[in-house]
Formats: sequence, structure tokens, C-alpha cells
Amino acid sequence: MFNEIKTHEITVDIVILTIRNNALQVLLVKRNNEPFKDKWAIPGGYVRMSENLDEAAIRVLKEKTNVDNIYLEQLYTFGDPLRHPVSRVITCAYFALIRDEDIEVASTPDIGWHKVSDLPPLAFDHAEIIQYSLKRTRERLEMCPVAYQLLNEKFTLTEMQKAYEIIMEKKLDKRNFRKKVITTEGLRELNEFSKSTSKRPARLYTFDSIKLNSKRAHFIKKGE
Amino acid sequence: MFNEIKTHEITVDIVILTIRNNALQVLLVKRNNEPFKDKWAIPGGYVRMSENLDEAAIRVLKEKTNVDNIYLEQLYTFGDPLRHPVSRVITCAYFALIRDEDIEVASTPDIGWHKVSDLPPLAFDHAEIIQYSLKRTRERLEMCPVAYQLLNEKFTLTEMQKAYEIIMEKKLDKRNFRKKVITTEGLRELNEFSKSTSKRPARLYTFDSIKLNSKRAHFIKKGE
DNA sequence: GCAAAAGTGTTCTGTCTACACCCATGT
DNA sequence: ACATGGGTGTAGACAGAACACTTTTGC
Repeated sequence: MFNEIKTHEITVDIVILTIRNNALQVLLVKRNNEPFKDKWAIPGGYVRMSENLDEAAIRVLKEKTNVDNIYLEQLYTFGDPLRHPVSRVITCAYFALIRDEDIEVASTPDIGWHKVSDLPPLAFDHAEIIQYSLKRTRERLEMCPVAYQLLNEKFTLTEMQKAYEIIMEKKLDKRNFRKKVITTEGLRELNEFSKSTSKRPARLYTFDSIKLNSKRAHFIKKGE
Repeated sequence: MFNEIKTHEITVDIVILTIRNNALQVLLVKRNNEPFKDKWAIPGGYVRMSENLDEAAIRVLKEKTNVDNIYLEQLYTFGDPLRHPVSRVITCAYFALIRDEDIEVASTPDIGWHKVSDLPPLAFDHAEIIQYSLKRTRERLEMCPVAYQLLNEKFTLTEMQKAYEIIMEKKLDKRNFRKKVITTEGLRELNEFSKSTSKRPARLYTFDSIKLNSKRAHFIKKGE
């Protein structure tokens, strides 16, 4: 119909969230090309002709973090004609929740974690994308226990509560939290206890059956 | 980075829903070009260089229905490399809820309403897109009264309940429904009553303050 | 006067909230 | 023995579900 249209470009950009140092952090890369050279941006890349959007997101994620078994969900597609100052780039944004311990981020000065509460100036509309991903993450957390995605495989309930509190930005009642979470499908109580780094050892739990309530949540398994 | 990528095309496709004849119906157009010539499809079109995705969706909607003041929300972006058998077309799907009475659909055999419960064979992945829009519509309905978007400006509570029942595909309790709905922000009781086409006249209500809970709901006003 | 849809309250049940003390361990 | 985080129960408020009869009108 409109052949002029073929000059659109389409990318995926991924908001990669984790909890580090008791704060929700997002992985940013420093751009080494114009536009926005030397500004921070969320990782992204062009969608290749042979891959679908999920695959593109998985690829970008793997390139940046070497992680490929995580919670990944399409967030929203941003297509303002002026979002990219040079060409017309429409981006399909994803967000991912990953375990701090799983990540192998190349430690160069051009890639790093930033607290979502204290972000540097960002390229494009990436600030808006990150804000929207936080909103979505909170929505998800209210309806299903995706927070375990941010925890180690075996975790204590206190660790899980901390993760909720960090993401929700509010204190939760310990007894109510535990009452609710132990009724969650998939949570399994282990007969193991935390190596008491501090005082009384805490019982460890794990998640086995992965049952996400979200409609378009993609649980990316290895090899997919 | 990957200049090969520039041959992506990007479209918007819109699931336009309304209630007609006590059924949830979707607007379909018959394709007159290959691929999928003579198959039904949801309305769509290429995104122009000068417009953002919402604007493209609004334009397509206006072209097909002459409606431009409705509930419109981005649904999901579908980008399977094989979803279009010829070229690589990524589509950003929207869904819209419109009032039957507002619509001016050209009445040609190539455009028409179809019950979502009885759809003809559809082009591309449009069946999947429609199914997903129904899921989303039900989610929205559970958290905010978007159903009034499908009703006339003045409506009875019974009409609204019918709309809910049609979309949710289940019967609701009249008293509980009314109890809940009258507490809704924005609902206003009028001192008017339905012209008693049948028996006892029913009080009319209207919505004035539009307060949508959804995160990315776009209320498209005239002239936007 | 009767058929048909409008309108209206109460009870029960389950869920969310608020809240304070004892327990197990390391030092 | 004490400091630290782990672990537990109950009462009140609130929201959702079940449920049946009276009212108003057209015919």
C-alpha cells in the first residue's frame, strides 16, 4: 500500500531488572554511537528477519547477560516518530526479571547496574520505558509470585518479603505476608535451613511448578 | 547495525468490538489482495512515517468506522517471521470498544460484523489476535467499567449488566451487580427513564468522569 | 388482572489488615 | 546471657456471593 513505509526500523529494547544491594536495579549500557553517544540506554538491538520478537529479546538478553532461562514479557511498543532523532525506529520493549547470581555481565565501564531510584540521563525514551516496566512489574507482583525470579533457587521467606518490599516500595506485615505466600501454588518448603550467617537459621523454600497468571508472560527455557 | 533489517514492514491492526444483537461482535474486512485474498481480516494498515502508533490506529479506525472518540488500547505486538506468508510484517495490534449507535460502517459486502463466537476463517494470525483481545477486554472489565463504552450515552443498569454478561460469558446476580456498579466513580443517575418499550420504565444512567484504571488505556478524543 | 422487567437487603463466608510475643542460634 | 532475626495466631473490617419478593407499567 504505502511503500514509503519500508524505511521503518524495528528494534527490541529490554528492561532487565534485578535486586542487588537491597535495591531494584536496571542494566544499562553506555552508547558508543550517535545519537545519544555516551548516554546510558537499556540494551536493545534490531530484530533480525529470521527471528520473532521474543527470540530477538532473548538474543539481546543473552548477549548482554548470558542468561537464558528467565522471566521475560513483552511490555509495550513505542513508536513515536520523534523518539529517535535521526531515523524512524519503532521499538518493542520487553522486561526481564533475573537473579543476581545468574548474571555474567561483562564488567566494562560501558555496561552496568543502576538503581531505578537514581538513574542517569537516558537515551531516547528509555526513561519512560523503564518507568512503565516498573509499573508492570508491580502489577505482576500483586497477582503472582514472580518475585522468586529475582531470588536464588532456594530462598527464605524473609528474602522474598524483602524483594516485595523493595519493588513495591512499602513495608509489609511479616505474618500476613507469610500467610499469603505459603498458600501459593508452586512454593515448596524444604527441609533445609539457611547457613546461619547471622542468628537463627531460616527455613528455605523453592518454587517448582511455574504457574504464571499473566496472560503474555513468557517463561524462556534454555534452548527455546 | 544490521541494515538488512530495513525490509521489515510495520502495520497496526485493530480489533473493533461492539455489542450488536445481544452478542459481542468484531468488525472484519474482506481482503481483496493476496495474500489471503477473499479471507476476512481485522482492519489494519501500514504505519506512516509521520504518525505514531496510536495515531495510526486512530486513523485506521476512523477510515473504517468514522468513529474517533472511543476506547482504544494497544494490545500486543505480533512479529512472527511467518505470520505474513510473503514479506516480514510486524503488526502492533490495538483493540477498540465502540458503541453500536456511533458507527457508520460502509455497508458493502466486504466489511461487516461477525460474532466472536462464530468467526469465519481469518487471514494471518488474526484469530489469535482476536482471542487475545477478548482476554484483555475481560480483564479490563473486571477492573473498570469500560463496558459503558459499548452502551449508548444513556443506559439502564440492566443494559449494562447484559453487556457484562455477554462479554464475560456468564450470568451475574442483579442485586450484587447493581450494588457494585452504583459505587463506581463517574456513574451518574439521571432523572430520566427509558421509554417503556416494554413494561416498567427503567432509570437511565450516564458516565461523565472518565477514569480508567488501565495503565495504557487511551481515550481518544475528537481532534487528537 | 396478568405478564414482564425494575428495583431492593440481609446473611454468610472468605480475605485482608492490624497487631506482639516467644524461639533458636551465634557470639 | 543477650542480641538478632525467625517464626507464629487472633480479632475486626470489608468485599463478594447467595438468595426472593414487591413495584410499575403495557396490554
